[in-house]
Amino acid sequence: MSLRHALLGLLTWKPGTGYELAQAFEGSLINAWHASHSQIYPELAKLEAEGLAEVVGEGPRRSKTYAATGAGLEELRRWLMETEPNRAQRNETALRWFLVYMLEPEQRRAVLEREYAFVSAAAAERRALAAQFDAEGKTGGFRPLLELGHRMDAVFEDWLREQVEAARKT
Amino acid sequence: MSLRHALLGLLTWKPGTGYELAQAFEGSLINAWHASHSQIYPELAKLEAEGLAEVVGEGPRRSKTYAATGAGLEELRRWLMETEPNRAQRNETALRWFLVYMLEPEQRRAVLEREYAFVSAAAAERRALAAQFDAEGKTGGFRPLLELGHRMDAVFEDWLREQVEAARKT
DNA sequence: TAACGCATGTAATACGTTACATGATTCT
DNA sequence: AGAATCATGTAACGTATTACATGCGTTA
Repeated sequence: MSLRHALLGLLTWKPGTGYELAQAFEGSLINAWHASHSQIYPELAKLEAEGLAEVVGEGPRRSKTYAATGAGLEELRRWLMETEPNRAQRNETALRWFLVYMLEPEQRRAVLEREYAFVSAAAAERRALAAQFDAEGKTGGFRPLLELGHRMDAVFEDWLREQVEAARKT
Repeated sequence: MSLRHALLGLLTWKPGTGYELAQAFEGSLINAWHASHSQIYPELAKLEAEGLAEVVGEGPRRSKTYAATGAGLEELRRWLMETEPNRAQRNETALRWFLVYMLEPEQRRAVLEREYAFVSAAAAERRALAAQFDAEGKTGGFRPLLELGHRMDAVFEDWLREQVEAARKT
């Protein structure tokens, strides 16, 4: 059950509303975790009931801003340090890249080109985010993850370019 | 619903039993898709009922070997070419690498070292698989995916080594 | 004032995991 | 003969998606 730890992590970093947490899963965390609001709101209520999160402010439109409590941070750290990671993944993009070899070269080229377009757009977005990050002088914390992202983007772009080229030649 | 396309893909590549398909999800496909036998057997029955897969042999222990039919391959290709990929991921490893910045440097170093050990073991396994692949002279098809795997392994190993080093210095 | 985005919630359905259950074959 | 592994299946439970539902606040 990682949803609660994802939420606790985000709330430890910075308090936020359920709505904002849902946006984080659509944005910078899209490659790590995803959940929709219908899952998030009940889970926040549970976290509060268990004392792992608390409401630290109420805003317009009856919005509630949650933050992780001390117990919440403790639980997050316990999870990170003491539990065995579940390495099994369900990554539709990876699955498609695997299955693309079931296609004829011409079809394969078309699919790979679409993938290349997606990946290079994502890479550009990530570079923009990094630039904004640096401009704001946010040095610590998540900067290393952006660096990892850049390197993965480069690997994906190179590899897809090569595969498109190979499919063209066949 | 990607499970069925994962199964169709594997069965297009090579006919197999439910048991063998489950093993594929534990092995070479662990980074792409995962499903347990209790999900696989009913889905194979559905695929057969819909004419997308068929039983091509029966072995000992009342095992049934399935293969994709023409309609199954067609459906797989349609899915690859015409449907919009769902890019949302749920990757516990990535989530943990994100959340590790919520730890104190000393704890962080310990967690990152465990991750490094895991990744370098996975990289070694992948190299062994590639060597075996090459020895058997399997040139086409999935060889490019192994190459992508090698490059990602290298990125992960380098990055984790750097992060361990950084956590040590802090 | 109408449209849009913010913000929260519940219900029905689909998908996935864990536990239960059984039996055949192979290896020691 | 007993243990391990192969092989298949179902049931109960937990998690995730999609659809339904409501209302506030801002901006054109």
